[in-house]
Formats: sequence, structure tokens, C-alpha cells
Amino acid sequence: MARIPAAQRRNDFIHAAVEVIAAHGIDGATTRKIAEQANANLAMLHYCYDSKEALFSDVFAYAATTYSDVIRKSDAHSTLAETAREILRGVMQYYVDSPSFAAASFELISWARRQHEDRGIAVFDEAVASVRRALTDASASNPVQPETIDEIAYVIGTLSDGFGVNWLTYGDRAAAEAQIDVTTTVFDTWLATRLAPLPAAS
Amino acid sequence: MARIPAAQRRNDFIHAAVEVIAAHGIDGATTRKIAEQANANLAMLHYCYDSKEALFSDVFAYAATTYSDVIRKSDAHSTLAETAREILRGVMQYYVDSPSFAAASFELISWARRQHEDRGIAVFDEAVASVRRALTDASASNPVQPETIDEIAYVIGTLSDGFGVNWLTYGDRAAAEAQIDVTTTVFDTWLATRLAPLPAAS
DNA sequence: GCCGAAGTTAGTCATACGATCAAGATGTTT
DNA sequence: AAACATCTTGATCGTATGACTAACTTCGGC
Repeated sequence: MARIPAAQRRNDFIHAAVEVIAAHGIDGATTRKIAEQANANLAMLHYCYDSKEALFSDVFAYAATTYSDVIRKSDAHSTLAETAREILRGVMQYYVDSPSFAAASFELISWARRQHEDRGIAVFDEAVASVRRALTDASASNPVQPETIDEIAYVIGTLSDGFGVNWLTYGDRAAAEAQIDVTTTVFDTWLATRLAPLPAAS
Repeated sequence: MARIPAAQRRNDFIHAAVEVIAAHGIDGATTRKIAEQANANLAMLHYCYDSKEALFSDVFAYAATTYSDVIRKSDAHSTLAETAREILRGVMQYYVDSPSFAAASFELISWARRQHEDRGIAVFDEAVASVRRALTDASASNPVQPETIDEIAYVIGTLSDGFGVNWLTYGDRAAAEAQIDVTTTVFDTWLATRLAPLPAAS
């Protein structure tokens, strides 16, 4: 029974919660299952967190930070088209590399919809905002309409969500890697056409 | 207290189950809630169905049939490109028109993933098979590789899923109608390029 | 007016939940 | 080594909610 500082314990609980949410959904993520996944006692969970709510609050914050990090690290700091493509690819690749995070994210969005929970939706609002920011920065030297940024952000979201649903449903890693390429091609083809008609508008 | 034949009662329970699943998830879809939604007594449910499992079995069959119908009705019986586009558009439009069905579908796919439930996945397997069949028929006069059919079916699935997640999350009908057009454009642009290099191959 | 189908009431029984406590173990400070 | 804060545990409480059932009442055709 190694003694572990509460700060690290909390970290363990957050990651354990992600695993359990991925496996059983948010409603199925009970304090007992999370404690077991964290190799801790149920009472330990309440020693680190006043309530299940408090833990979930940290889980949401962790998810938001993770999305933000993935988007930032994928940012090619290049042209708008390249930046957009790399963000899309980065998110899809992260889903493949971290299926538990991906599954937990989709459980979260589904749960948030049911409960009309703003804190859940906020995670994805922040992610979309991060994408928009990166795209705006990338197009600084050659500005485009804000609506164009929104549209690109929407398509990135749609393609990554659609990819994620398929990957999580069938869990075929080899197929998923190939689908990343197909999805990226779909995106590139559209974006080239979308940006071409207005190379130097306004 | 109108007396209703058991056959129609069963139908009511199926539709009530869809509503409850959409609102509370599959795990949250209890017999009590379903009975209440159907304006029936809890015991009535067990009078019409031996068990909750039996009811859900009918719900899955209903979902599979609905997908099949939507795809069939969207089939333009025209070129491959047009058929594919209209199926994509038909599915997206049905999601917008029937948000409860859409939400229940996404709950189902999420639940099936967690439980590794083949019966849940089968609903979507059947839908994909329907799409493939329609695409193959549409390309009969000008055959394409089976891999091309698979790829188009995948992209239709990805785009409709991604669209659905967004629509269900934000529930903005006006935005969704506009996003149907954007998504369709993304698809058309890609498919034109995808089919162009091989207009009369083999 | 009777008889079976349709519908209702009021429960049983079991399980699982979040939360809390008293008590003990461990490590650190003095 | 005493005193103290930190960490760990098993047991337990009250609740709520689940699927399902037995016994009863009403209705409609004959």
C-alpha cells in the first residue's frame, strides 16, 4: 500500500474516469468503478474529491485541455489550407492513438445533449474556438471572410466527428488509418475549390 | 382509458421507446419511462412484451427498417454521383426532420460500442449495405471498382454521422439546413474528382 | 349475463448508488 | 519517541430504482 500524494491521486482518478466513461458511458461511470479502475478505495475517491461532481468537473477540464493541446500541436503555422488539414489529421490521429479519450469524448457530447448540460458542451465549444483561432492566425497574411473560417471549422468538425464514430464503432485500426487518408483527401479537395474562386477577393 | 389492441400498443411502445432513448439514452430508457411516454401502464408493457429485451429487439428492427426506407426513398435511380448525393442528403434531411430518431440512433451506436452488442451494430451494417446496393445499382451501366463503392459509402457515412453529431449537439435547425448544403458541396466536390480520373477505365 | 381479452393497482425482490465514518497505518517534524 | 498531518481501508447507511408479477377490475362480443 504505497502512499501516494493526493495531487497525484486526483490525476489518477481523472484518467481512471476517462477509461470508465469510455467503457460504460457517463451515467454508467459510478464512483465504485472509477475507484476500482484507479486501484484505489472508494473512500479514497471521496478523500480526494468532495463529490462525484467535483471529480467530473476536473474530467471536463482535462478533456478541454487535451483538445486544445492536440489542436495546438497539429498547427503547422503554414498556409490556411495546410493548417486546416493538419488540424483535421491531428485530431483523427489522436482519436486512433487514444481510443479511450475518443470514446469518452463522444459519451460526453451525447450525455451533454441529453442533459442540456452547458459544461459538457463547453468542452467542444472551446475546441472549435481553438480551431477557429488557429485558422484565423494562419490566414493573417491573406485574410479570408470570417464566414469562411466558420465553414472550414465546421467541415473539420464534421469530418473528425464522422471519422470518430466509425472508428469507435468498428475499432478497426488498419481501416481507420486508411480512412484518415480518405477523409483528408475529401477535405483537401473541397478546401482547394472553396478557396480557389477567391484568391484575392475584396 | 380507451381500449387499444395489443398490436397497436406494441407500435406505440416502439415509438415511445425511441423518444425515451433519445431523451435519456439506452441505459436510461427504463420500462417505467417508456410506459409513461406511451400513456400506458408499466404492467401493460409486460403484457405486450415478455421482457424489456423483447421490446428493444423490435426497436432495433424498426430502426433498421427506417434507415432502409430513407435510403430507398432517396435513391434517385440516376447516375452514381447523383444517387450518392441524394442518399447523403436524404439521410441528413431525415435527421433534421426526425431529431428523436437521429438521437436514438446515435445512442444506439454508442451503446452498442460499449456493450460490444452485435445486434446494435447490425442496424448500421444493414444501412451501409443498403447504401452499397443502391450505389452498385446506379453504376450498373458504367461499373466502377467495388473499392470505389466502399469508399463512397464510407464518405457518405462519415459526413452524415458528422453532420448528425453537430445537429444533435447544438439543435439549431436553421444552421443545420445550411450545413446540409455545405456538407453536400463537400461531398460533390470530392466525388467529382474521385470519379473523374477514371471515366472509362478498365 | 357471461366469458375471455384488455387494462389496472399495488406491490415484491433485488441490486446498485453516492456518501460517510471510525479506525488504523504511514511518514514527517520536533 | 512523541505528536501530528497525511493517507488508506472496510463497513455501513439510507435511498432509489430497476425488472417483473399476482390479483383485481372493466369492457365488448355473443
